[in-house]
Amino acid sequence: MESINPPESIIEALSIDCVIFGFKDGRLDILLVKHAEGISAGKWALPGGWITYGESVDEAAKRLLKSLTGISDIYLEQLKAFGEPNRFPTKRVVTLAFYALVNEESYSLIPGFTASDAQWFNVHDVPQLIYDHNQILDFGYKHLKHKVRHEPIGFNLLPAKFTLLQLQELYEAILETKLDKSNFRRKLAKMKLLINCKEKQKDVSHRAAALYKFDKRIYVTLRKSGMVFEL
Amino acid sequence: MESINPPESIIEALSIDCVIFGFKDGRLDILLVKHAEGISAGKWALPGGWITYGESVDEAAKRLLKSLTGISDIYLEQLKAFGEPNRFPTKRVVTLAFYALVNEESYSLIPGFTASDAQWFNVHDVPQLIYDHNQILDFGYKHLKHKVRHEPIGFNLLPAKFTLLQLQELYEAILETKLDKSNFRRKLAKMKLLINCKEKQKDVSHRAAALYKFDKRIYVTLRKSGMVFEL
DNA sequence: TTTACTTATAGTCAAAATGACCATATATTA
DNA sequence: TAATATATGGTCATTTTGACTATAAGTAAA
Repeated sequence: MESINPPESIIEALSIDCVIFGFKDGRLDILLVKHAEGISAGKWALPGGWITYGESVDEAAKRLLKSLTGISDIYLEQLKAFGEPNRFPTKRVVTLAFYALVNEESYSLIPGFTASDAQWFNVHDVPQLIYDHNQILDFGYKHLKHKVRHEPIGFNLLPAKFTLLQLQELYEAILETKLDKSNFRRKLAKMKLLINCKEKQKDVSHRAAALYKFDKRIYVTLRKSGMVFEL
Repeated sequence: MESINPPESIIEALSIDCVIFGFKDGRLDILLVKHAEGISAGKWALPGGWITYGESVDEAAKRLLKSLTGISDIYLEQLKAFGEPNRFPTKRVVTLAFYALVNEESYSLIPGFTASDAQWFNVHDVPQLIYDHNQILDFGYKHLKHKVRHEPIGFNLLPAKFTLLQLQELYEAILETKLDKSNFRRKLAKMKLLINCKEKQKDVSHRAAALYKFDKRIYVTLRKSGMVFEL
């Protein structure tokens, strides 16, 4: 979120905006905040803010995310800079877009002090946002769709322990497609990326599925020996 | 290249640096410029400069590339922002790294007025660069290695018409690996991405190979019908 | 003018991976 | 006990891959 009068200590004209994806009940969501002040008060926007003088770009993104939504310690990556001359109304502002993947259920949203609200929206049902934020969001979603097929980042959207069906539904939601259950399992099994937790799902009204976890260290090891993640 | 005293009209503290890859004689190269003025005079750097107030980030990258090296109309894409607080000596500067792919033989390098020299270097034999430019270069090379396998961008490094062996050597240079000639051809043939120009290579001291060209429109069409580039 | 050398291009074949299925198991709820 | 929902495992024809082999078409050297 970009307030109108940035404090003294920041690099003017350079902001950060975060496209934060969450996943719940088979739906891919996006986190938005409602501005509490300034000319865009009352409008929805991507969470964001200004980079201060003494912090790195990535540190700034982490700090802003934490202060605006209460979310910390998540998968966060730079997306790209958006810098059309007139994208911001009162002056020239270039924004660095980040994108983040979080397990929606692990966090209760805490709107920061310049935001009156923070809320998850279905990625296919997003309101009009301020400035070029809809464009940034679209770019982020396209990026996710592509990247999720070539790198094992999807796991960041799930709880630490998940079932194979949850994983499949995640991919189906992101890629907007249907996958064959049996073939999906076979492929994942062959990759040897998942650890069987030797635990069963609980409180479900059907046969309980085995829980798996993704260990990044395994992936790093497999990568070094030539493994390529493709789905 | 970042001169020390930026002109009035720019967004201070936001620069652009370009990682420009070229390909020639089976070698992957990188374009560097030698600074002519300022405290980094005489040192090699990535071509770059300042974003001015009225232009978009991508326009700025194009303009800088043209003015520093004479290169225009090429594959150019944003890489990421580098923004460690102390990466630049005299003040806080965040730089937007771009990366570009050009056919080395199509351009004669024209050093811009703040550069005393512009020169191609083998990507594995790069001198020490100013600031964090070596780090930016490494990031760019890793990015290229990954992206070239999942999107047909490699063609930008070749002339418009090329042989299958040239294409294979390009991939071998980027990925630092050997590929089986026959299997490589079979794979490319199956993708239907290449148009046979019905022409033969000239001035070679062996059997001349057929020339092919890559037509981006074909790729766009195939993509829409579900084709995925994987190599 | 024959032979060596270089690269082009085509083909073989077993192994592995894929896509479209089918079958059975294990749990809950009516 | 039956209906149901999901889990899990398996079949099989087809496609793709990886590792090779074979032949063709040129140039250059003997």
